[in-house]
Amino acid sequence: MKLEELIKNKKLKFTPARQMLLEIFSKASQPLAYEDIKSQITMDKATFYRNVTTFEASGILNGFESNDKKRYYEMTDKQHAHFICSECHNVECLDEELQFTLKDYKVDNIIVYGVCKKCCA
Amino acid sequence: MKLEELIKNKKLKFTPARQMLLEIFSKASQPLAYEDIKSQITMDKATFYRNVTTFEASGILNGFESNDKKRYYEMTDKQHAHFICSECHNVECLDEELQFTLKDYKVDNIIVYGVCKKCCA
DNA sequence: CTCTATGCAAAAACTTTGCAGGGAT
DNA sequence: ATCCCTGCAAAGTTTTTGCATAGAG
Repeated sequence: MKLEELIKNKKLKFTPARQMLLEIFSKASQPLAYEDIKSQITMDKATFYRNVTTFEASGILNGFESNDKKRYYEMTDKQHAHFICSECHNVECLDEELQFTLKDYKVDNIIVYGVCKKCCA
Repeated sequence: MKLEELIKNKKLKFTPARQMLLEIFSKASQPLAYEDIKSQITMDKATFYRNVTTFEASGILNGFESNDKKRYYEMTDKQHAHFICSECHNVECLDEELQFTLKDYKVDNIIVYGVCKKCCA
């Protein structure tokens, strides 16, 4: 199984909580915060936060702070440019529109803040 | 005086607290959070937050959440692309490196998260 | 007089930490 | 036996809100 290898390759234990988390993140089409998934998991918030922090340190997840005060995470191998609307807080992918490299820097995430098409109208 | 006009043009009262805030922000070369300036102002944090929120709504300041959990603000007429290091939390300007427009959207801020040159080394 | 700005204190929203129990190696 | 993971509860951090007072127009 792919997720199991992903975890074990980082020398982390493959536990039910971690499997559940990565299954959710690998299926997600958008970055997710604890609040987004708490209803579909049986897991303490401390376990959630400790595990996503561990995954982030291992390079499996990327995390960032949105302008709604929550921390969002996504799989590292997914897209990494997003538009976050200051009004509706929706997240949109910008990968096609924004390509960008920066030498000597490690780029994890690109976030564009503003007002989305819908809220502009 | 320029700041006074800036405030009054938005139909806001020109108060000592607001003058002090905009003087600091207009001199700043980087986005600032409450913690960055609390030692140099005589102003309650509630006043700080209420005023930056007012300024943001009036289009004078732009705010965004960094990955250190704090909210940073800068003058709207300053640069709007920054690199934030996940390790040292320093903010660098990227304006020359990153130019980007998006039609139908209002772009307030562009943040690139990652590890800066210094921390990469 | 009315309306907005301010300070203080309390609340709120999210995340992190301490600690004890449990399972795997 | 040890080490890491987990849940629960408590603490921590930053921002927001309620309320009374003060000041400008």
